[in-house]
Amino acid sequence: MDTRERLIESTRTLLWERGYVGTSPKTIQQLAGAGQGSMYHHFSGKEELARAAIDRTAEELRAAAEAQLSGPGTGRERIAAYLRRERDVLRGCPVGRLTQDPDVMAAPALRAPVEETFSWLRTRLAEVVAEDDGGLDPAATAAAIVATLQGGYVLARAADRTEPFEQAIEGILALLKTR
Amino acid sequence: MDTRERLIESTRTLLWERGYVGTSPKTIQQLAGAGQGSMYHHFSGKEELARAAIDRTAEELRAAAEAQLSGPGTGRERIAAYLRRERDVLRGCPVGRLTQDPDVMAAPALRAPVEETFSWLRTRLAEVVAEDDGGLDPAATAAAIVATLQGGYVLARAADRTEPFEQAIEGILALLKTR
DNA sequence: GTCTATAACTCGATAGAC
DNA sequence: GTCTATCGAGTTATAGAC
Repeated sequence: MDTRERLIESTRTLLWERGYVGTSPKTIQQLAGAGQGSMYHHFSGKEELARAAIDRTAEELRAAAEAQLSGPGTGRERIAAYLRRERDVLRGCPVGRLTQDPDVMAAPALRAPVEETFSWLRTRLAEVVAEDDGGLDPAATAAAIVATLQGGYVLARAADRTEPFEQAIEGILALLKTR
Repeated sequence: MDTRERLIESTRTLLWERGYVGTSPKTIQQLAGAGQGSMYHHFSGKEELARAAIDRTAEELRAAAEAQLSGPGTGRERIAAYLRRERDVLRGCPVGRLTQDPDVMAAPALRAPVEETFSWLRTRLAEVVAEDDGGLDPAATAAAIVATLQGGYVLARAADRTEPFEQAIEGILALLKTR
């Protein structure tokens, strides 16, 4: 892995753990094993590097979701597979956590990939919900599903246990059942 | 409002907007119209001040929830009243956002009120869910309800619109209906 | 491409005058 | 109780040597 790559990967890790406000160029350089000059050679600054990191994380999230949602089974089964997929629950969602970061939301370049990720996810889930007609509003149901996932991370982090996350997922799946 | 009070209120505002990591004593002092010495006279430092602010915010959240949950109507009606209550959606949840703050979660004194708030909320909602027997697991359903709320804020902030929040709320309420 | 040096500033806190 | 001065460390970036 070359220096540029190590800088992006280190930034991804730190953005996930500490957010944009809590991550300094110095920490990124230390984790990447790169010097100050090296970072500023490859990127114009913290923001451009964060953009590269967020873009990659958003792309991965989308690919992971699509893998479950385009798999085999009925719409409901694929949603269950998506929700029950193995996740790093206590670390939270690497994209969702950025919505709480004021400096990310204030910078159009950083905000855009976050906005697009959730917009895509809600739309994609609504399509899957619409496949099985249960008399549900696809957009509202899709929003509730994504929200349960994002909120589940909040509950798990608050409790420092994965149990509330799992309860939330099983709770919404029970509600979706037989509909 | 005396200086001590203004410091706490300013801290509450800033913790909500920018989180703990993103809030400096200097900013707090400026918003409160207080000097450096004043802050350090009333509080030992940033952490103690944050604890006072978080305690108050947590107490308010709990009182606001209890007002809806102990109101009139069936369990389901009170849950709907709670979820549909007017909220500052784009600002997000002042307690939930703290779960994303690494320095809050690392400090036991700051973490405790956050943990207790969500623990209480899940328990209280489970009691209300259990009132109307619909064959649902109260703990799982309660977790799903709180998660939808918390995740709804994430979706609204990502979109910079309140609509996805409202869709998530109506989505879960539709799923809860007739159960 | 990567390094070190330095700049100008902010961070969280302490000291001591008033 | 509140003020200003100061501290040592960290922040984000630029400059220029190698």
